[in-house]
Amino acid sequence: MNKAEKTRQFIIEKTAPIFNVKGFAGTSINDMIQATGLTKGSIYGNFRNKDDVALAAFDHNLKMVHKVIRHEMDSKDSVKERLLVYVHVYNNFLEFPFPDGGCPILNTSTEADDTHPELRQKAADAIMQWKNNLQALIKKGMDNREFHADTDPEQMALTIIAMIEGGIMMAKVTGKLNYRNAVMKSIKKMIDDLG
Amino acid sequence: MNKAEKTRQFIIEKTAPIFNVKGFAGTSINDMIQATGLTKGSIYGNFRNKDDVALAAFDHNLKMVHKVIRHEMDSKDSVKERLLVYVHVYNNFLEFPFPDGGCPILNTSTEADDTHPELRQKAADAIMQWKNNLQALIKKGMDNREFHADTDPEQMALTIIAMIEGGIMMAKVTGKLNYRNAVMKSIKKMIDDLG
DNA sequence: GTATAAATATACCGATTGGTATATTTTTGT
DNA sequence: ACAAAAATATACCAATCGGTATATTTATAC
Repeated sequence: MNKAEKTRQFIIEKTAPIFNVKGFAGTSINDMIQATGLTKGSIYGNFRNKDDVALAAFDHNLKMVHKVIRHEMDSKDSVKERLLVYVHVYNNFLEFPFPDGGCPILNTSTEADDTHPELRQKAADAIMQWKNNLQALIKKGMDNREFHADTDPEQMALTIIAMIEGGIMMAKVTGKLNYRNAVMKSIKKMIDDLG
Repeated sequence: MNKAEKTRQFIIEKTAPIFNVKGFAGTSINDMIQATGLTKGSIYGNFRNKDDVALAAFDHNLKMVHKVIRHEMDSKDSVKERLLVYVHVYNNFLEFPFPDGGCPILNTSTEADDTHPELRQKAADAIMQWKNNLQALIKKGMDNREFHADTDPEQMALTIIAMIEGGIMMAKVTGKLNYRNAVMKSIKKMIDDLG
């Protein structure tokens, strides 16, 4: 890894929280200069433009989320226990190394529009990948007789994701953590009822 | 209603969709000038600043949503049918006069941060009010024996809202309407299981 | 140690930003 | 119809915006 690659990674790590808190439109190059202590020349020497930084920042934030979930799931044997990782992690959100500003998928999904098609596509891909992973996991639970055979894995996966994202949103804006916990409780019930 | 009040209302109606699509930071005064065909002098003659317009625009967008839901609920007798209005409305989102850009609560909740405390508070209040209304409705269904007595009305209300908002978010960014429909199906099942 | 390439800093650019001051037009009340 | 107030348009402001050009420093290869 040469010097520029190190600087590029440094810029990504320092700006990713800003982008996640303030959004793309609300994050200026000057914000990035302040966050990194570098100059415009350095930033533009490593990235084509602001969009380029934002895309890399999103990837970084998403990787942080994935790392948390994967770490918690890796020690679990049953599919049910793996699904319940979401309940545990989001009930104790502050204890895990999540990105500042909350869920990057949620933040980017609602901000990105036709002016930033690549950023929007990244958020969409993230959701679809998440749905596919959850769906496969639930199907595995059904295949190995852990879950009832009358579950629609895709519907369940989509519903879990919607509940998680909706719960995060409500808790974030109202400051009432119990709102998210109430939704997590419903997710737990849904998972328990799978089998 | 005098001339300024009419102009003020006109500005709100024309800018509300822009704010809901582009967000606060992404909406410039120039956007508002173009949307209204008026000039800065006219806008600043009616509003203190950009925040003031955004607050009024949010109120307008929220009123649009409330109008749709209230209109559909008013013809319903049972609590269950009233709850199922959400399923019906959000399954046929495009047939109802919702604001451009989707759900104002969702959009504002994820964008508003410490730099716009009033806007954030409006979104938070909207969620809490929605939760309280749903909770009261569910409790009413329990009181009149329509629903089981073992339901937690607050948890159910929060869960329904989370699912709706999460479903809207996913459908919006991925363009896959069936994602939202799948979540609505889960809401329907949840409501059906209430009694 | 040195020359060159790579990396980063600084200066500059035109455009846009939100807001204010002043000018002009429209409305209102008599 | 007219004067005054209200409403809106136009001109102006300093600051910021994202990006580019040029200068300087640092890293790399020999």
